[in-house]
Amino acid sequence: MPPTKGGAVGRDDRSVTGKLFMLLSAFRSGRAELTLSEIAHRSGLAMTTVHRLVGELTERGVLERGSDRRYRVGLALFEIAALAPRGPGLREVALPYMEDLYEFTRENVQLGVRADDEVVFVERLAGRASVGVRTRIGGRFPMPPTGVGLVLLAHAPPEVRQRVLAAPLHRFTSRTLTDPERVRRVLADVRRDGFAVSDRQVTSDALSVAAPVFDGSGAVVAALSVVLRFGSVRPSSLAPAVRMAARGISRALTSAPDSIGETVAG
Amino acid sequence: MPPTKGGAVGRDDRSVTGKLFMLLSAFRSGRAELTLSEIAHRSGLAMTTVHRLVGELTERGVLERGSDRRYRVGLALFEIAALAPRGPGLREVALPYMEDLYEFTRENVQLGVRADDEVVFVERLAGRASVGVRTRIGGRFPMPPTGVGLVLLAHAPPEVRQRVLAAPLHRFTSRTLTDPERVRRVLADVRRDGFAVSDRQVTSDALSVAAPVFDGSGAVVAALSVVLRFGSVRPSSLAPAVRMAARGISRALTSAPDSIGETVAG
DNA sequence: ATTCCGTTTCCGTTGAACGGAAAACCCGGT
DNA sequence: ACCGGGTTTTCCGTTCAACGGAAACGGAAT
Repeated sequence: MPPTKGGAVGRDDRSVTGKLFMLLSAFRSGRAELTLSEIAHRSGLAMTTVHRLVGELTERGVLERGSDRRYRVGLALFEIAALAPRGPGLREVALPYMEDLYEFTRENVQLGVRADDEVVFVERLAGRASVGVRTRIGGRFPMPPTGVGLVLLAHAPPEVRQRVLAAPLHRFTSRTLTDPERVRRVLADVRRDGFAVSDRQVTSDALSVAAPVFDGSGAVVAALSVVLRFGSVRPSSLAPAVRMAARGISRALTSAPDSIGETVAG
Repeated sequence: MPPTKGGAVGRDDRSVTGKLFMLLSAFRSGRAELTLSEIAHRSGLAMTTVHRLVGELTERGVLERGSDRRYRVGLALFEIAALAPRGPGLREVALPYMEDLYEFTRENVQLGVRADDEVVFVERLAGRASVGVRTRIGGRFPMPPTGVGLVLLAHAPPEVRQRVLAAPLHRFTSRTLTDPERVRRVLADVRRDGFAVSDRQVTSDALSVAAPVFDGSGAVVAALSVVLRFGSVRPSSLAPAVRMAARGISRALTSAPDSIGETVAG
């Protein structure tokens, strides 16, 4: 079997597993509460099929039905997902260090891992005073324009870097790097310096400083970043703090029971 | 159909949905990383069936396979679960207030909701100095002995209270209340006072102070608590702070877009 | 070399899943 | 109150995905 094409939903809608996945994925884009027919429409499944599956999922608490009779993702899914080593598992050991960093900087502190060719944000601490960010926990984002993404991409397997840089790079602001060669040079710097800076590449008022998190085997399994308003401080002055916090997480991971390490490629 | 029996897994293992649910639930008890045959054994499904389903789930990222070839819960599940209004959704709006409470007390701050007849913990902030707790994010716990549980139970529908108090109450410590009538009186106090105190009922060195979180319609949708070492402070002196933080969350919920409210029964 | 345990492939059988059709329901409009 | 659009739910005959026993495969330990 060829490796799954990065992030794309398989067109295999024949198996029930596939259908369930499509069904649940309907909640990804847009609103968190959907009617039955909205689910059917977004998932591309037949009404009766959705009706049946949704009924069963609701019985099990994977979906819940509110007083408005709309469906939403239920707690049962949350309970199972809480066991994901690269999700909540990672978050668990990282949180104290993220708090330290947060209290030191009073800015958004983010933790992300790589999934396919994108970043998935696993945790974010944000005070009321922090600059607004476009990211959401559990949400995906392209790697090149973000701080965590740059770190993850810099340490990703070559074929991932290849794919990402071969695809057109989405421009978010006038400063977003869209030339693969420029990005490649930035990635080399990231590897050399041990941290990454993304300067107003996602929004024109924010920039982030990120550092790699290693597991016991020395592989980069996550990245930690601070997002701050442009102009508030010199980015590189924050690098030591971010690196130190990331190092703390790495150390904690080394002694953690469950491996967080890289997934074996498809 | 009668309301789903509290927390029990449906005996309906005929549908694929049910099998998938059982399969994933195998990760609940014990280790986070399982071999194929462990999954088969714990889920009670046939090897070949598990093999097929696990293969498909892995392709989709719902499960991941580590370098040790063991399976673990993957990020795809985390991504979808992140959309649960009563899980991460609730957490999102609650976090700033929880942080305030944490900085004020420097102790474990917990947020929980009711699922069936138990508490599910949705978030926990714990500093390195905080007293150890038996709870885990995404984990379940009986309601009566915990602070958040008492609050949730006190404001739960009568039939839930009935069921919970009819069942034998698990004794954790010598101080755990096991007499339904005593608990009933405590619950009345909780409703009257607007907060609950659980004094060394789970572990003999910790106690917790909890307060209810309301949604826009005035229903109790969650509970917030602080867990502290016994003897460090007088419990009731913390009540105002906990109540205030809970009130802050309630206010924020009222203006939140997605309803967190109670699930429609059955 | 042999055993043991976990994993994977093969394949004939069968019932769960499917989805069209139609009924029931829910609301807002008139 | 009645109608009309949308949504939800039930019904049921067809079919193909799911199933699982059996057997082959892999690799680590003895």
